[in-house]
Amino acid sequence: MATMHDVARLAQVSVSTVSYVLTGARPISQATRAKVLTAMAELDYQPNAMARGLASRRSRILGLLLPMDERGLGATETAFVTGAAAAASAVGYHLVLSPVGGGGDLDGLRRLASQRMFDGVVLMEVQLADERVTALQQAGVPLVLIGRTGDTDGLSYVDIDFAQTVREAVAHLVGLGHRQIVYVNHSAETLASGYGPALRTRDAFVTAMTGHGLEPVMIPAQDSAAGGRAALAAAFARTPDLTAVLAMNETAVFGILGELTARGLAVPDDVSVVSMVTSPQVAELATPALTTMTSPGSAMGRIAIEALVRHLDGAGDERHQQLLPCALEIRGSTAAPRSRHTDGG
Amino acid sequence: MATMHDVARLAQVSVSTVSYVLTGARPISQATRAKVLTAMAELDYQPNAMARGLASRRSRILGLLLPMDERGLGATETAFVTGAAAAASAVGYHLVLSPVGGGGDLDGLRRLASQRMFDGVVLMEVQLADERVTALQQAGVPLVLIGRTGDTDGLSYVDIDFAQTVREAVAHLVGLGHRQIVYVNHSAETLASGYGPALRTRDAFVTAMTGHGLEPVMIPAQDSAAGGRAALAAAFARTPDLTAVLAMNETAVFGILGELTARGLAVPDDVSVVSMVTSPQVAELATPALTTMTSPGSAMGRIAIEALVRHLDGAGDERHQQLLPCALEIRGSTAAPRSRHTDGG
DNA sequence: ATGAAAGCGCTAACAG
DNA sequence: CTGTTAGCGCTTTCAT
Repeated sequence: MATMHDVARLAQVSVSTVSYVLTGARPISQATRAKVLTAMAELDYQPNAMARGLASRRSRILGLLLPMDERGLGATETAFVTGAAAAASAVGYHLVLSPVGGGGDLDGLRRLASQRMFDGVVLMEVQLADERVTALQQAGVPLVLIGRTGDTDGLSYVDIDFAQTVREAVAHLVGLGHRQIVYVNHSAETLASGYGPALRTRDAFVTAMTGHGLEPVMIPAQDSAAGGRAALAAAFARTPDLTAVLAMNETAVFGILGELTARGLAVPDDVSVVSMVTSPQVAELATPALTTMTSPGSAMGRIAIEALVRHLDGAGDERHQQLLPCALEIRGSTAAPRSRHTDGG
Repeated sequence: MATMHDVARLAQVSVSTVSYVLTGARPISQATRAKVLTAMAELDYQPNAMARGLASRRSRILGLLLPMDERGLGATETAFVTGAAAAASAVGYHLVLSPVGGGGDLDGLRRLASQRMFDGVVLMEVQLADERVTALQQAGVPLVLIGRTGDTDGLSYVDIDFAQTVREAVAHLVGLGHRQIVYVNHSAETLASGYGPALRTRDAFVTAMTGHGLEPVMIPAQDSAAGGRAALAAAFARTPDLTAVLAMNETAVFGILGELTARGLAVPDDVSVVSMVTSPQVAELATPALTTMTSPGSAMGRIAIEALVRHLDGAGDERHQQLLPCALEIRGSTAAPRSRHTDGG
């Protein structure tokens, strides 16, 4: 493995000159640059990442901190991760996937942050009140959130615009003529834990429905097909004449569809279904394909990384706060309601 | 940020002593060890990862090289990734997610390998003839594959035992009384590109069916719901009296189910469906839930990382070659066939 | 059982 | 525009 010294010797220049043609941190004449480049090619030289990191105090490694529990990642989160990895790679950074225990080891996080392995960090699955954020801030690590805390003062983040997403979804259903719309959220425990998407969409749903003069009926659901089934049963118990379901639960929505079929109700003729923050791939798995508010996918991860890198390379003090909308994509699961009363259903 | 010097000074010992209590590479008396530990705690000392990496020539970073194309990762691959990340973290390594262009930039790979950023590398989505493998080997990077090449001589890998998986799936269907079983594989292009899982399951299917004295009918399908629909149509054109589908395509299988429903055929009463190498989460999305050959999930990634680390820490020359079975999990999509002829169907 | 010191390979002042 | 040199913070001989 050739070192910078070898290159310098072969090119008959000093090591610093070699370093400077590499970093471009000061002007080099065409002639010397050419000599150096030739020598590099000759020796098949690659700079040593660790040495560079130590000397420059920049590892060019970014951390992607994500809680990895039993369930693994959904399609939406996976898209964030792959988007981030691709973006990091594109700007010459490496991306370390760092599984951090959901709530537990803040100490581990602090330790991580102090090792100076990461130039900066993207934190996923942020809670409304998230100790990890303050821990990271105190450690002085440049930070961008995917999602956001309750108080975003001084923080950089990218998140989904849940308010607008819910508003559009409700508008779509109301526009079709639906009046009895039930909102199926994540579980009660998830809500209690302060999970932002669940709480923000809940509030947005109340606002949207009230704005249309309709009653906001909401049902929690476990993140499973069975949870979706149970939630739909509960929904019918509460609102027997419901004609539309708005699901904020990518997994439960399949149980909802199954239960609907089991009850002899057709989608979308008897009941319309909109799945929020859902990837097209998942939407296509259902029959009929789901009308969704499509999640921003890899763009989310990409934007987070780009903001972080801008923060690292740039002057420094700008904050990046951005909400991304989910786009309404109408597929086969929504239609105008038909009154089941007249059919005797 | 405290350095090792600070700790040494506070503990009134030399830097090397501090280093040795950290690495445990030579015996230290209880007394000095205690002094050092106290000083470390006092200063909240964390070793600098880059400095350590440079001096020891071990970065404690592993690379996970995976092609990231448009579609992103499926549930099965995502499980590999999360399993690998968790395992690496558990043994004190970091895991860098490195998107490498499917076939393209071998040079980029070589460059990566020469930067000495990775102590070792796990390569995913290996093709039967994969230039990346030889490139990495030439670069002298310790390597473990997830999947395997055609010639596995001298290579370490973890892969799915496709032969046994197919054998069991076919045995399950035949045991239920099925005789007309159609195998839906990946697309013809994927097969042509030398994608191991597709090729190995194809061969295994022929062997298994022939062994039962049955004719192996095989249909390719694009990786999409639409692809599954088209494949099923083709299957019925070729084998009108088919009673079971064996799907090696996690995405297409949902299109198969949709098309079956569209044709008025019930699952599993009219047609049984087995989905191969599929995660339970995905299986539960279907109605009825799919009988699957369940993919090893995170175990795959974990085993690959553990083998790699053993190779790095240990003496060195052992090769790790392991095939993991997929377990038959019977859910609602398989049952004994009923003759549709008698129903006029 | 401990210390001193020579690097690891590079960056970035400082000096022309 | 180029060279010299002092570190970056740690590991690891070589001494004792």
